[in-house]
Amino acid sequence: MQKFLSMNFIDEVKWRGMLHTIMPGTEEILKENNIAAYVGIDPTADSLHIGHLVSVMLLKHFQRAGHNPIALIGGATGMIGDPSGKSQERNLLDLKTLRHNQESIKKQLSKFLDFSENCENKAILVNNYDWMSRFSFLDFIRDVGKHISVNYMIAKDSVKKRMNSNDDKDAEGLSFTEFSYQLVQGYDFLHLYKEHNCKLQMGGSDQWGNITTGTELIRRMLQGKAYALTSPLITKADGGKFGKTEKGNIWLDPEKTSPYEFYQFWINTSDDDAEKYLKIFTVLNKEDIENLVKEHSEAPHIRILQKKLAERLTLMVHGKNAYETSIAASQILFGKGTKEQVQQLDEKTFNAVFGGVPRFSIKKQILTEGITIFDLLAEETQVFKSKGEVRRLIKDKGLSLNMEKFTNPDEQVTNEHLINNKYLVIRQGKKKYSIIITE
RNA sequence: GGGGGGAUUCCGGAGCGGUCAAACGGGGCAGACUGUAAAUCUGUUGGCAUAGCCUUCGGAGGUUCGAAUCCUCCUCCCCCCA
Repeated sequence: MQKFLSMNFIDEVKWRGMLHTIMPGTEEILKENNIAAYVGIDPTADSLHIGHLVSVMLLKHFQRAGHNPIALIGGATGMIGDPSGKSQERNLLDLKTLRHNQESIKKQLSKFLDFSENCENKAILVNNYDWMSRFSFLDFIRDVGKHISVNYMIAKDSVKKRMNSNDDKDAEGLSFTEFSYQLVQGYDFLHLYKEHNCKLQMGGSDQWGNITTGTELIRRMLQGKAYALTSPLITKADGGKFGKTEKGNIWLDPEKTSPYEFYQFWINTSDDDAEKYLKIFTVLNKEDIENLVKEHSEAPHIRILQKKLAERLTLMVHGKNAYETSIAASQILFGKGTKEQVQQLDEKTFNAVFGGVPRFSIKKQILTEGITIFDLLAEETQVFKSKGEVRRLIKDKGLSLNMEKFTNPDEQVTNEHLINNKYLVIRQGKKKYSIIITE
């Protein structure tokens, strides 16, 4: 891959706000040569979520700068569980799940990184299970454990926190397994240093302790010099957790998070965060982003930053079709969505637009006879928990049936209301939709 | 081992025999305003129903015409002194 970046990697991540801590000498060695660097990814699920994207983007910029990116699937470490930032011991993964997750994750990574053979500095994917599983316990504690003192290991913040559990009732102590985590991760670094001449490990700032265990191991065992670079943990301006909605994580897998929801997540970014995210999650250059920011400040209601952000991410992760469908869905759901517009949708588009919306089915017979809105939404279906809730919503003018406000509690719902003789579109407030399908 | 305090509706927290479905704050939901933002304002926030009824105040009993409120036992939390 040719160099895409006008500036070097460090300057690039600096202006993008992706640099938290960096080990002295890192900048120099990156300038001298193209080197290899890796980030670790826990294969705890068969999909990445957007919380992983910072690390992935680090690798992407790294590759664009002409260096060699390595993505490490933490098959072995995933079986242990990183104590950093966790107050509880983690569930362990079995081997079959692990391989499945690895495959799925690689597919997703290839949307960001160039793994192709003809790429000069192609990305590679490794799984630390492949070398750790062959390591016998005895060999490990003799050849690796020998070089690092417990004193060194317990000085790490992540370990310290868990050891002081007596003044924190939530903490549950630290098992030996978890305690060993940093050593295993440290050995990964050593392994990659030997096998792939990997001189740099990157990750979130919570990984600093684990990464430096690796550089320390390399120094002691191989008299080698390896480097570390971390990026700040992503925050939201309102203090909330990044990447989560009330429904949970935002996944890259369209089965887990529909492209529409994915698109909407980025569209809903606050002004305060949009510029920051644009820098971190897209490869737009400095000039482009500055122009966008300027445009945005002149006409903030257009929300050009959010639109660009959503566009770039959705295109990259889900492709053109999904992106366009997401826009179409957004226009119907938030724009001047009318009954007529919805009526015109063919079944396929309808399903795409309302793809992530909860569905309920009822017998058509019920509508033929007519039913009150209360029985329909709280009795025959569980769109709402209780009839009182429906009553309240109607009173507050917050309920729409087929894109039209439903204001008369006495009105019966019948076949007449069905769109395309098949379904009803229920909307609560502005954003929350449900679909009732007759059968 | 001794002494004391507490458990209330999603959370925090009032209520201390009837006027309690339970103050107030937070959160949630909706409306107005807007940019699918933020802030603000308004309404609403146990269930069923037009008045009214039913189920809720850690659990089980009891006193009373009437109990979240009083008594007994149980469970769980917290504090102080050893």
